[in-house]
Amino acid sequence: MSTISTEDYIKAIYKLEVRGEKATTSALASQLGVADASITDMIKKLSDKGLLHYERYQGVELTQQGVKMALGILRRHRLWEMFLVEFLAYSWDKVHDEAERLEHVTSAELEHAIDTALGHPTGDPHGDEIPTVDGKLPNRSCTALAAHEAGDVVRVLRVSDEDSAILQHAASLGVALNSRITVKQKMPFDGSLTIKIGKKEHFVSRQVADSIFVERV
Amino acid sequence: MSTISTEDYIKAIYKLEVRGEKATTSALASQLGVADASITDMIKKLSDKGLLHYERYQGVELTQQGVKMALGILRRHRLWEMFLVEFLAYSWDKVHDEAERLEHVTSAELEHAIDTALGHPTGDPHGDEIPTVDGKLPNRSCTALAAHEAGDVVRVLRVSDEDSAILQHAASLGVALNSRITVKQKMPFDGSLTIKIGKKEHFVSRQVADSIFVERV
DNA sequence: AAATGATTTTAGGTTCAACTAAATATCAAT
DNA sequence: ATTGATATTTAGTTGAACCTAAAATCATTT
Ligand SMILES: [Mn+2]
Ligand SMILES: [Mn+2]
Ligand SMILES: [Mn+2]
Ligand SMILES: [Mn+2]
Repeated sequence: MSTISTEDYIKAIYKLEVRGEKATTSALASQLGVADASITDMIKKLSDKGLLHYERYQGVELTQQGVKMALGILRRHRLWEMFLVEFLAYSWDKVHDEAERLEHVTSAELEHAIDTALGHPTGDPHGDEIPTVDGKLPNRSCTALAAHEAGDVVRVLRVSDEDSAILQHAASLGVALNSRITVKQKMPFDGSLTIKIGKKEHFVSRQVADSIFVERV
Repeated sequence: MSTISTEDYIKAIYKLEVRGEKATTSALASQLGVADASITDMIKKLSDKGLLHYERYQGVELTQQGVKMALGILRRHRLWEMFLVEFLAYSWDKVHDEAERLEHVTSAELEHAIDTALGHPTGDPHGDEIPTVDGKLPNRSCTALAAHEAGDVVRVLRVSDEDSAILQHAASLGVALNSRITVKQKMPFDGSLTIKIGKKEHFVSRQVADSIFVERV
């Protein structure tokens, strides 16, 4: 059986790989909040278990087995997030931390029961796709709001769920999945934006604009 | 913070105390499925944390602090069991094992959300009372079905949730909370019974009769 | 090609929660 | 009061998962 730590390591590596970044010791250490040496320790063990490929000083890469595990964890995480919103009236800025723990204690039966109760949802409250039971994950292409220019009209597809405060702030601006946003102004020096949602205009920092992912409409 | 192990130890001790049994090293070892020596190790630590009173060779007793912790865990356990039945269509023989894990990863907010969604239930699917947030646990008096005699008419108040197979079997006989049971026959040698539920008569072993708790009606 | 700075690994601990085997205490029965 | 059975504790290990400090490797610049 896999431990909570193991699952968190695998998930962290998967996330780096998805973002196109190399899963280096230091990247993992800062992601997981542990010392570099601890990462080296653990990736050796994970390598022995066949979950990743490891060559000293070269970072790691998940094996198929590792990717499969990552998708399972991600599936449970996102199902829980959706469930908390739909059945327990959670707001989207509160679900991530709960799901972070629940994902590790979820049997196949419970996973299935939640999936069924939700009517087999394809996405989570932040617009992330939910992997299927057999490990398929269709990934839509979307761009960060920060990459858009004045005049662009876009639709919100996803908001990063890592930072609760940003989610809360985004919601207060009227940013929700499928919201329509018009970029009014872009500051060239710091990348901050003025955007229009509904009838209101708002100022949006670069950091927030980096957390909102959209498609042109 | 308390670990999963700590919580399971505290709960096991509490259960023994409630049953009126002394929480000895060997009783705990067999309850928790670990070696006797491991119990001695752990109760020393729990004693240092002020959760129980320990005197060498004399068994242990929870402090108020220990009881408070036990009631919190029991509350989360039973809320989860109820929630799985009500919201996820679980049968009463499947909920215990899931709750056994979920109870340890439940924040105060999640506990509250579940309680609210269920409308502040007072009992779990097996008829066990749910401790209140402030640690009150009203305990009804009930007797094991096994202690009754031919001719007694009783009402089911509680069924032990420890053994999934017994719960499943009981359900198949029509035993549910508040079921009315008439004791038809009692075998003096092995304590097994013949009982009538609705229009049907069933044979019930001593072991099963020990797991069903009732009151005279 | 050598030096320097950053990254990664190794070496050697710590804590937690288990284990086995051996020693000791308790308790009931002579 | 001694003995023997049973229960409990001690002593010494193990494996996870972390840590710090020191050594090794890599990457980049001179
Ligand atoms: Mn997690
Ligand atoms: Mn999410
Ligand atoms: Mn448990
Ligand atoms: Mn129960």
